[in-house]
Amino acid sequence: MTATNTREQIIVAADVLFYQQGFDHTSFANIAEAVNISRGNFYYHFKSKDQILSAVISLRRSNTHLMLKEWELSTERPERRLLNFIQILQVNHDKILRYGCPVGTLTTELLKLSHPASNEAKMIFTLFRTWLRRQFSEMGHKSDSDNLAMQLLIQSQGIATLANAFNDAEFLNKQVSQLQQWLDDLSTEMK
Amino acid sequence: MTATNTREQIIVAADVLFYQQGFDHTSFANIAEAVNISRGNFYYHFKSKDQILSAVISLRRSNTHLMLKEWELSTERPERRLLNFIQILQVNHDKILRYGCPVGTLTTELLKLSHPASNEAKMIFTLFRTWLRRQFSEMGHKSDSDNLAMQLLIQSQGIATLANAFNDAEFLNKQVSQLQQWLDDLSTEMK
DNA sequence: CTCACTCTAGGACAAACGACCTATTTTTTC
DNA sequence: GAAAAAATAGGTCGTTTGTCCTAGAGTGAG
Repeated sequence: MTATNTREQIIVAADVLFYQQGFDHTSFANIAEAVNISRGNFYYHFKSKDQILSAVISLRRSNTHLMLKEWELSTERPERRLLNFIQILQVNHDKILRYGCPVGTLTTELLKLSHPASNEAKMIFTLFRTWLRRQFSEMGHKSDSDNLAMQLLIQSQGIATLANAFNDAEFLNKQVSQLQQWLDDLSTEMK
Repeated sequence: MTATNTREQIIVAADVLFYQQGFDHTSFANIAEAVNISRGNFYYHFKSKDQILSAVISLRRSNTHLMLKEWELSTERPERRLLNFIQILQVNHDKILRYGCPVGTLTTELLKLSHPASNEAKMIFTLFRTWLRRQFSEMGHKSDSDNLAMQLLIQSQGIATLANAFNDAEFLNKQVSQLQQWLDDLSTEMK
């Protein structure tokens, strides 16, 4: 097991734990236990907890970037691409019910902690926002593209928060359907 | 300064700090400093941190209950009552930009902490849900009343989360207007 | 084999945490 | 005004936190 591997293992484990338990409530001991290394070994790879957070956010940003890129290449039709976004809620169904949206919950927590990294976390939202906006633009929307992008973000955030709070699987499924319908109506309007 | 007063001061201070910094990140020292009493004095009024949390949630629940009751008495027209709900986002404009929605952020945090009180916190959502549902029912909606109530909750949660993340006052105002418009359209449809 | 470098283990540290305890002051009650 | 009760202050305990340090195991090059 090489060093790079251990470092990546730490980041991945921290990523999961930050999502499940929150950043502040996750200790070095928690992550060390998950990766099965000694606590002291940490400070060879990361000098501080904030550095791990930075690495986790970087990982999420690049993963998001990659995902959006793949969606971009998957089809020529922007309506189909947007469908991928909505279906995140379905693909990550169980996780969202238990832990909410990873982007929203982390950003909210870091803002409450007045943590400097909140800006980095926010960038994941921006990543989605600009991508969504571009899809709507390609669909023929002009000045209201950004508004539509934000509408989609609002919906997904609200749905994730409430599905999490009420722990209601049926609600989540129903709302995803309604979102898809909304997108469908929007597509036919533009034709 | 009587005992009851101090106890209430503690709850109110904890209420604010839990909202601004989060429950887990707020320590006894923080609250004691805010109320200007000794740390030890705490354990005369509250035996544990969870008890303070319980008291804070109880306070929020009764405050919410009172607010909804007042709205109920303020006017005979349910559309006007619903407007009050939307305008929470405007009345608490600055707070929402800085700290998000107090109901959503606390519930989300407690769920991540696997804290038993998450169910109590969730009840505030339920309070709003049933109240909203009743208003829509009085407007003439039937089986879709609950769905409309949830739509409104979804919107307000999503808007609060994103306004907080992007710290965008203009966005918040714009979304409130759009929500009001949505409600307006809904009202005229029913006539 | 040896030296240098990478990686790991585990202990030590001060600070902060929730929790508890006791002594003292303040307030109430009769 | 004395006795009882309520309220407050401040210290202490064990634990956990993030951080740091040092010793040593593993590994590869010359």
